Amino acid sequence: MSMINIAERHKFILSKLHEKGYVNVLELCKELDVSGVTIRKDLKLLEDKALLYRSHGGATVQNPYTIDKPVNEKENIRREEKNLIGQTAAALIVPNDAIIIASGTSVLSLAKNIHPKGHLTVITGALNVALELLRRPEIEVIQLGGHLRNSSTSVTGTYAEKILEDFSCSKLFLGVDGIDLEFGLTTTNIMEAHLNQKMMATAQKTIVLADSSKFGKRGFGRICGLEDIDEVITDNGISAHVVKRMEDLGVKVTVV
Amino acid sequence: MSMINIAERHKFILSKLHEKGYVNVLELCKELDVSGVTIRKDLKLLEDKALLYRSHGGATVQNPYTIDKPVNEKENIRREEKNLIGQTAAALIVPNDAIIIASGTSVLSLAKNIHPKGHLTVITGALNVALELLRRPEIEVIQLGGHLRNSSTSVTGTYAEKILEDFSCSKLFLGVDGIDLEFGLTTTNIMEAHLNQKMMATAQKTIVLADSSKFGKRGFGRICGLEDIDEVITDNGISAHVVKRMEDLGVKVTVV
DNA sequence: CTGGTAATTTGAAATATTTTGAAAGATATT
DNA sequence: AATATCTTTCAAAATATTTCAAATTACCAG
Repeated sequence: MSMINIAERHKFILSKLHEKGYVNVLELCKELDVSGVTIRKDLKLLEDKALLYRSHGGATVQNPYTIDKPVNEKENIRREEKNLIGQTAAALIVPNDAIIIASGTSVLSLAKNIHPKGHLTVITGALNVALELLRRPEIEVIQLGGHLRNSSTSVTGTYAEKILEDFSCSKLFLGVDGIDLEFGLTTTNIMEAHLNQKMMATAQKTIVLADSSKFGKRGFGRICGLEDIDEVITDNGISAHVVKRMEDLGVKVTVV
Repeated sequence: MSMINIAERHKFILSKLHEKGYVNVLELCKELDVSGVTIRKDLKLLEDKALLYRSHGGATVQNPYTIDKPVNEKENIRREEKNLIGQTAAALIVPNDAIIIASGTSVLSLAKNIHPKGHLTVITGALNVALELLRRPEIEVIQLGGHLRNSSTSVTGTYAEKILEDFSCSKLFLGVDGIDLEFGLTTTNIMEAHLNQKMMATAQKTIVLADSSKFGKRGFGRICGLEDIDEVITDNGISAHVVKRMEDLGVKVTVV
C-alpha cells in the first residue's frame, strides 16, 4: 500500500484503529510502506490531537484505564475545586438539620465533607451519596425510590416525588450540569429536572453547587430560573461579571 | 490469546476483573501467554493506579463504595463459593424477566454475574446491587426507597413496601443470614425481615442464595419457614442430611 | 513557465528506553 | 515441612527517540 500523503496515512491509521480497537507500529510500517520512525511520528501527532492513546508497540482507541467508569471519571476532574465547594457547603449544615441532597458529582464531595455535630437527616435520590453518608452513625438517610437511569446514579420518577411530599427540609443542595444567566439551571435529563423542582418545593432554601466550568452551559432539562435559587457555591474560575449579574438577581454567590 | 501490547493486556485484566470480581495470576499467565513476572508487574501497576487490590495469588476489584467493614469483611470470605452461587442463580434469569433482588452479600455476587441476553427489569432495595446493575444498559433498575439503616446498604420501611405493591415479578432472589430447619429463614434485622416478606408476596418464586455457613444459624428477624420458599442455591459445604430434609419440605436444593 | 530558496517530510543510523522472562532467593500459605 | 507465590536481579529483545542528511514539496520573484 503506498500512500499519497500524510493525511491519507492518518486516515488509514484511524480507520484501522476504530475497526480493530488497536494498532501496532510494525504492522502499520508494512501496510503503509513507511519506516517505524514515520509511524511513530504519526501516532504522536494523533495522540496530541487526542485521537488515540499511545502505548509501547502501538496505540489503542481509548485509554485502557478508564473503562466503563463515566461517573468516576467526571469525579476526577476538578477534584480539588469540587472538594472545596463541598467543604463550604457542608459548613452550612447546622445541628439537627434536615436536608436534601440532589444528584451530581459536586454533591458527592459535599457528602464526603459532612461530619455533623448533632443529628442530621438527609434525603437523597443519589445512590453514591447515600452510600457515602451511611458510614456516619449520626446521619439518618432516607433513600428516594424509583427508576434508575443508565449512567446516572440517581433515581427519578413519581415514587421519589411521592416520598418527598411527606417531608419538609431546611435546605436543598443541588448539583447541576449547566448554569446560564438567561436560561437558568439545567441538567442533562428532563426527569431529573422535574424531580429537582419537587425537591425545591420541599426545601426552604436552595443552594446550588457548581464548579466554574458549568457557567454558560445549557443542559437539556431546565430546572428553574436563577431567580428561584438562594445561593450558589462555586470556585474562583468564575468571572466577576457573572457574579455581579447573579447578585443582581438576588442570588448569594460564594466563591471558594 | 496473544496480546499486542501492555495496554491491551491491562484492558483484558481489568475487564475480566470487573466481570468476575477477582483474577488470579496463573490463569492470566495462560490466557495472555506471558510469564508470571509480567502479570505481577501488571497487577502492581494497576494497583498503583488504584484500579484493583492485590492479594496473594491474584487481585480483587477495588470497590469505590467499600463502606462499612462488617459487610466488606463478609464479602471477602467465601468469595469463590459466593461467586459460583451467584453464577448459578444468574442462569435462572430468562430474557424479558422481571425479578427482585433482596439484600445480602450473596446477592451482590448474583448482580455481578447477571449479563442478560434480552431486556431485564430488576427491583432492589440494596444500593450496592443497584449500582452494580447500573452499568448494564439492558437492565432497567427500580430502586426501592425508604430508610437506610446504619451498616446495611439496603432500605427498609413502608415506602419500599408501597412501591412493591405496584409490581409483580417472576422471581425473588433472597440472601439471608441464617437458615434453620425448624426456625426457617432469618436476617439480623426485623425491618428487613418484614420487607422480605412483602417481596415474597410480590414474586411468584422465591430463590434463596446462601453459602453453607448459613445453615443451622438463626438471626434475630424471622422471614418465613422453609416450606414457603421454592429453591435454595448453596455450596458443597452443606451436609447431605440437611439437603434431604429440605427436599422433603418441598424445597429444590441446588449445590454448586 | 522557470529556477531558486525555504519549509516540510522522510528514513538510516546511533543511542536510549522499555518490556520481558529466566533464575535465584525471599516470603507467604497450608 | 512442603508448596505455592512473590520479589529481585540481570540480560536479551523489542520498541522509542534523536540526529542528520536526502528527498520532496511549497512558494515566489523574474
